[in-house]
Amino acid sequence: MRSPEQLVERFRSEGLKITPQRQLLFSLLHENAEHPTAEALYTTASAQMPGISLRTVYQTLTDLTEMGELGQVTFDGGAVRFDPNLTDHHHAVCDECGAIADVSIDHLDAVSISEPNDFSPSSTSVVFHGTCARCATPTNNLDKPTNNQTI
Amino acid sequence: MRSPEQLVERFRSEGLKITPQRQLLFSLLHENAEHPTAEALYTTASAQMPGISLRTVYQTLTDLTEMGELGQVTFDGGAVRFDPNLTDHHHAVCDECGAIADVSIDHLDAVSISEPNDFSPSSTSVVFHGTCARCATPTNNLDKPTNNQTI
DNA sequence: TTGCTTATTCGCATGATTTGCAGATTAGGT
DNA sequence: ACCTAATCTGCAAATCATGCGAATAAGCAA
Repeated sequence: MRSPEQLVERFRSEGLKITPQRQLLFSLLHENAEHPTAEALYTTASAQMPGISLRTVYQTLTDLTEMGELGQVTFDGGAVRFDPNLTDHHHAVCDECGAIADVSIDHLDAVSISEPNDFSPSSTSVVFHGTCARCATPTNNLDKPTNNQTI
Repeated sequence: MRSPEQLVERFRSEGLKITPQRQLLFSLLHENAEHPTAEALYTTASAQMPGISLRTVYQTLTDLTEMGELGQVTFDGGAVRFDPNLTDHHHAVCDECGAIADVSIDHLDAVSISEPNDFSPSSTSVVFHGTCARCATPTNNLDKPTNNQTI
């Protein structure tokens, strides 16, 4: 996703309005690597802007997604999560705490479908499940976020 | 998933009852490669057993999943799909018709996470998006199943 | 076969997530 | 300051899934 400033430019140039709600969401999403759900963003946004509507959060997220500024991912049937990282990457889900990390992977091009041989893939996505560094470390598990995010 | 006969054995040995509803679902799921949703199974089951409850379908699917006889997969936030194929495999989703094919892949072991280097994956799942053979072939597109399955 | 016990089925209510709709509000230009 | 279209908001509703209690039926024993 572009920077809030660039998004303001884009919205303006497309005749869309720059509202406080949109600006807040731009900033909350910018370089956000937490893969938040709409609800999570709503909670965060509400802290800074009491009264903002969940509907508006959904609306803005949908708009940004349709503009190609935001990606959507879901894991194991949970709620949709939003991903401002538009670079080519994949995801690692921690089964302990539910955290989702962006990962880049090597040698994906080596992977091929052996069976059947008649499917033409246009994209490949990889999801790792396992344990994140924080949960794997026996120390500093005090402030560890518990499995709130539904994995 | 095991054969209906083997499932009957297992259920019996665990003190569970063999109901007509369960037997029907066993047979509908056996070697079913369509990755049906609960609703889809309910529709099929209803044709053969009018009056069967959607609740029972969900219940049985959940039971089989908890027994490890059935896998669950979801794609792009759609409904949960059930997969009786318990072998190591991955999935290819046709963006045209929504069909989901089981695929086996080569050289998955070559894939590694380059960044970050502190995540310990215990499992890896790959999803291909693209066009299935049927949709790629310009002929015989007459009886092609349209994109009913929400992809 | 009959009856008993307990698992199962069923229908409905409820929860979670997301979208549709319509009226109130506001951004941005005149 | 005013106008108008875009936006926001609250609520209803759609979809998917699960909880719950009453009715039903499977499996066993006599």
